[in-house]
Amino acid sequence: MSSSKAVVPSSKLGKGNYHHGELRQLLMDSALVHIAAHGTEKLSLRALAREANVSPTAPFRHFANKHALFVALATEGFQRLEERVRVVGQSSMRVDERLLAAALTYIEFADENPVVYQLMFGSILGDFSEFEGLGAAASDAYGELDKLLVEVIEVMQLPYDELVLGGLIWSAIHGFASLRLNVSGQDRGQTNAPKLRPAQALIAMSEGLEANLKIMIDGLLGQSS
Amino acid sequence: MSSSKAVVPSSKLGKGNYHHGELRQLLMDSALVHIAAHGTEKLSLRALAREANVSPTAPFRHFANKHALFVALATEGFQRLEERVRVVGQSSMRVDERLLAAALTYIEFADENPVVYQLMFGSILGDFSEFEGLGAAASDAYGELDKLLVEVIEVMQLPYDELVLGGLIWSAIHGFASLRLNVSGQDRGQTNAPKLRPAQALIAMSEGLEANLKIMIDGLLGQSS
DNA sequence: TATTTAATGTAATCAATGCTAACATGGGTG
DNA sequence: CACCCATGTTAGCATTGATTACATTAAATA
Repeated sequence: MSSSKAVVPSSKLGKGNYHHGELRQLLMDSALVHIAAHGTEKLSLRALAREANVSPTAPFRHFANKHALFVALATEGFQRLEERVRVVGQSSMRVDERLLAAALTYIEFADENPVVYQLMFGSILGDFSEFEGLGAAASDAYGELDKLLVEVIEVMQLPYDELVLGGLIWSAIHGFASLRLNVSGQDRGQTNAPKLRPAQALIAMSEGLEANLKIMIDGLLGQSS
Repeated sequence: MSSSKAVVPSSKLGKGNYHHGELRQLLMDSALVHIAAHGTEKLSLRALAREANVSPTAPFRHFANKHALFVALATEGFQRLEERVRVVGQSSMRVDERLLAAALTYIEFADENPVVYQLMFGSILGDFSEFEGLGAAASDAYGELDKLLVEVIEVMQLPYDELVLGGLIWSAIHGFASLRLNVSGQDRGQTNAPKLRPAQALIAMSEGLEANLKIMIDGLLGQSS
């Protein structure tokens, strides 16, 4: 600990370095950029290695295979989402307000991390149970949302089965987040193609997002306030 | 037209045939099976060719590249979905009943064609505008749903912006379909992992699907009937 | 019927990729 | 100081996506 550079390794990132020191995180960040630009299909570990000035097989020291990189990205995503929802859920607002805030957080997370969100909820990863950390992280994230749903439904004494209603609200929130990503993903590089009305709607809803989410959730909760 | 085999070419599918005759469709069907089993990432055109007893490069006569195969599958999916929703939309029921029926059709389509649905709404395809038929097919399918939404909202004279409400209902339907696929996809090969409550809920909702959809849509429409 | 033509499949070939195995390095720990 | 382990390197293999030039058949046309 003499000269205290601590986390960063002794040498800078110029060429000729043997040890990189932060390769894992750097690969993950780089991967997100590549996926956003060209999709998961065209992502190559070798390209990432090249970009990091590292040997073609170095990434395999950090990820057993290409799939494992996706899994790592999604796992981290679930952890971050869980954390954010948990904070909201533990705040001191009324329970219905907390649910609304959680939904908003959920949508914001998707908006801010489109690639990760698609990995988390797309079909690329396959069966979560094959990857220890992933399943756990996903369960934790869902669990935080579920806690709120249960609490809301209990407090409001709604006539429907709480499992059913919870599933429906979860569906609506996820669907909203997911469709918005889809739709806004279609925008890139497009000049003036005739837009669909529902697509316009979803994009337009970026303003007054919270109010619109409230309409949705209140509707499902039977509160036509 | 002597012996009238019509569509099918003169020879059967045994080995030694030069012309296959139905290769395109056969590749698409085969691709769905492969994707369902091992995901899009591991799908190889060469493997499909092998399975069809055809040269490794034959598939390229039907699909410009691997991506184009996915696009073709999704395009066909949008067309089939559009057709089914259109039929429902043109039936002689009340408009709210038609919307409910359309939603049910939508969910059923996703359940019956999970791989195609993920292609249609996942992030694998990228920007639709790069593929002529795909964008058009998607627009048509969305359009059918949108027609119903507009009609319902108009008839019911709801207080909210019809664009907003349409977007929300569309979100809910898509989210429901999408999450169910996710959740049920996690089941395969899993023995007795502790299931999440929301996941249980979504699976459980396969029974009484229509009733549950009604709860969802009526809620969003402000009819707490 | 004979000939031409477009569609469809084949053969040969290439660069890039995922991945493995054997080896190198060097910082931290006993 | 000697050792070890995480991390990186080098070499190499099989598979894949894709391109190009050629072959064959079905069907259109004359």
